[in-house]
Amino acid sequence: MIEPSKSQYLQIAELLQRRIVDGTYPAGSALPSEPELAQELGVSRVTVNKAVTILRATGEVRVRRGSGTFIRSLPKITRDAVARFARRNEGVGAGEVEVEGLNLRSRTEYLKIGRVDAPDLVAGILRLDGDQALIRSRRLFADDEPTQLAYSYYPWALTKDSPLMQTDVGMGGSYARLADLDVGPVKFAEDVNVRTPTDEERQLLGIESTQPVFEIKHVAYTADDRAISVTFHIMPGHLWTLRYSWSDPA
Amino acid sequence: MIEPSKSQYLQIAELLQRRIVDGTYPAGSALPSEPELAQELGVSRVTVNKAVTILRATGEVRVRRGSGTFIRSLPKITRDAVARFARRNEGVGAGEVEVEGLNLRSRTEYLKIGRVDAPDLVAGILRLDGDQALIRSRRLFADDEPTQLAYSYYPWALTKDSPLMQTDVGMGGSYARLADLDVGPVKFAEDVNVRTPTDEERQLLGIESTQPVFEIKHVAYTADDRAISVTFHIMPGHLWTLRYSWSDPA
DNA sequence: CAGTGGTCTAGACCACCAC
DNA sequence: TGGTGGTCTAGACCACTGC
Repeated sequence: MIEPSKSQYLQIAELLQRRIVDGTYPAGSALPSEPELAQELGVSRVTVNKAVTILRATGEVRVRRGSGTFIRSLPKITRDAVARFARRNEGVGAGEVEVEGLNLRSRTEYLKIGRVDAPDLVAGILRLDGDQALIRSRRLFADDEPTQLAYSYYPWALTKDSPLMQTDVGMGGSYARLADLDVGPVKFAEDVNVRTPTDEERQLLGIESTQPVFEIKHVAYTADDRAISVTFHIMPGHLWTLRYSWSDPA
Repeated sequence: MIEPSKSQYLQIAELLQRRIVDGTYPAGSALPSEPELAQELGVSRVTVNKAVTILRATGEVRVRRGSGTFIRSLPKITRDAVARFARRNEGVGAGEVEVEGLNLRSRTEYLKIGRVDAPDLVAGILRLDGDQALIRSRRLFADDEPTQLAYSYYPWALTKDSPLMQTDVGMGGSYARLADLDVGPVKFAEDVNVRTPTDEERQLLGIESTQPVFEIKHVAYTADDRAISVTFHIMPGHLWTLRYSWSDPA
């Protein structure tokens, strides 16, 4: 290596990144194997492996064990928080709005729809007072790549006999069904955090444990300021841009 | 180690996390040294080091080279995007709103205020057409810990003789000064991404290269939909929660 | 079965810090 | 000067893949 001031694995990571950008390693193709790279660069395999670890954390490459390390293509999906709910009246589920705008095939897989004890945080927001909740948990895909997990909670007593118990909630999405129940949400708040995924999230999303995810806590309120649903979105950070817009209240 | 199914360094990382949570290693104290831990756990130092790497990426510990590895306390700061601008009329700069709510001492350090060639992205948004921009770049602290970098761009021709050339822009902050110039912003849009920090950001924020940062692109628009300023906020992910709220346009 | 990445070790040298 | 973490190596064994 040339620069003695920087560690070798950092320089190698930058070298690999350059080669990905300039097309030496095109998207979808495999990196040379670690022993090959070690030979080419005159370092040990451990050092090469440490460099590759960096590219994995950023989502630039994906490892298929036993097979090789492959360059990912990284189309960013924009999630416009305000617009996606506004469009729900067109009959498109909010979850599909973003993906279909990119000419990707959208698909939703339902993990569980049913009664659960809500986590304390959710119970507090929804003022469940010991009551249970309806959970709708699902995994969303774009072209068969998992793009997010979503876990929605509603008061069980309110929703147990509603279409929210079905996978397909019908025109206008879940918020339209809440409106049918006279608790249509009109105000929303989202808290955005970034963290490392849990083992389960890592598996369901097909990402590395070092890749950060957005965790969005979305709360919907009725006109009289009552929280009527809570949804957590878990989204791989490298896939998404979150967009918010608002006007001055004055 | 007990579990043969999981790698040792992962188990060690979890062990250390448990010990931090249960108070064996209280906040502010040092972890046992890597050779000590290696001895205690019967593994090589490299393996311990790899485990510590995980805690560093999450911001749970901070390494002071030559001195030791220390447990961080992690108070989360909430940045309420809508409220922070609403409060600017009280005379508090938007940058200080969040931090002072937590009883932390807020401080702003100005890195540069002056004329620059704007990046293409900024030039496009502000429609500079080859003109230059005024940049106000600064670093914000809470109790002497860097909490964010902010880079604001304004059209140079418009602002070159305004108070925006000073460090202290006066009551109401920079947006009040734009209002004085008849281009008061009334609409805002933010794009949120998460990524790894650049070397410069890593240094200025005192974080690891593996710790993800929020990058917020904040654009302010006048009543006639003209973009009048662009600000980039770079914020260590482990320190912040971003909050947004809005009402249904209907 | 050969090739891939995952992991681990023992030993080494270095830069940096506190005393 | 001794202890800390940063980095690197050569060699090893493993699980998994694809032929």
